Amino acid sequence: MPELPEVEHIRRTLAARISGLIVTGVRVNRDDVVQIPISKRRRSRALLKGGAIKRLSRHGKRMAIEVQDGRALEFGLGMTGQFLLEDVGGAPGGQAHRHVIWTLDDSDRGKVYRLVWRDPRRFGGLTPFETGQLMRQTWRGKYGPDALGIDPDAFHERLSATRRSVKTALLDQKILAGVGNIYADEALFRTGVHPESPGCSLTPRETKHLIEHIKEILRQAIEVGGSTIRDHQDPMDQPGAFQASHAVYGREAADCLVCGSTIRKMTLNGRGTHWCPKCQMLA
DNA sequence: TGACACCTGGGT
DNA sequence: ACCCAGGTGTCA
Repeated sequence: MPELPEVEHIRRTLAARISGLIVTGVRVNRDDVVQIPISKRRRSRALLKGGAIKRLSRHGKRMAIEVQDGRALEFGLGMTGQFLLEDVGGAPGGQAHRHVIWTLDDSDRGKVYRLVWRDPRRFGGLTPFETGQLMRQTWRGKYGPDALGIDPDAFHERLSATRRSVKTALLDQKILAGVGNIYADEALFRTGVHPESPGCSLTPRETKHLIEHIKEILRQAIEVGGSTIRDHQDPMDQPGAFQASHAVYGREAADCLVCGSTIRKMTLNGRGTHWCPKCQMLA
């Protein structure tokens, strides 16, 4: 499901509603979604029970919930991971694959919520950390700079160090964190760069344009709740709207909105890749 | 560095 | 009965 815009929208949506609430209960329906081995006795504590929700953070496509005493829970959403926020007493969602359910108390308003972690395909999962600091350290070690924060010079340096195709490089989270299959195709279209161009073939000027377009498109997508192709729904059950603005992703055989050529699709490194043969001739 | 595996579900 | 999917860890 989710690339940076979807994760960031989910983060914001949740943060606005659960910051300050107290985690009064945790129910685990499938323990293999917890990605490190942990005894049943310690599990509730590792899953934030008793904590007051202090902060929701994100790096690339990963997000985390941190509580007041420092404990943190880090999530990779995989392809189908999602959060749902429900009123206790409201209709409990009837769907399957509700792997973890937290009970959140809003004592000020006398309300109680359920926060649900769903993930039908289970490509995602959650990892407990003793402290948010340790988690951030891990993030820095495992992933490159966040796509919204990287500066153009650093981006050029990282991209020019690889002979792999520029699209493959964009999907490599060690080079840049947050871009996935949709936004890689869309950003390359806006920049006019062919997805198979070697990363090292782009000039500094081209990489500058590319990173500017990446940031622009990510921001635009965040504004409208991301792209919903099939699974993405935010914690309030709302789909995103950015799919309506896709120029190439999912538009194979349709006319290019800029030049009228037929949009093409191929497989690159196992990923569906969409591009305009006339607009994307750079490098 | 690419091929394959991990899963479930929807579309043809 | 296929093939495909917003991701990513492991293997030759």
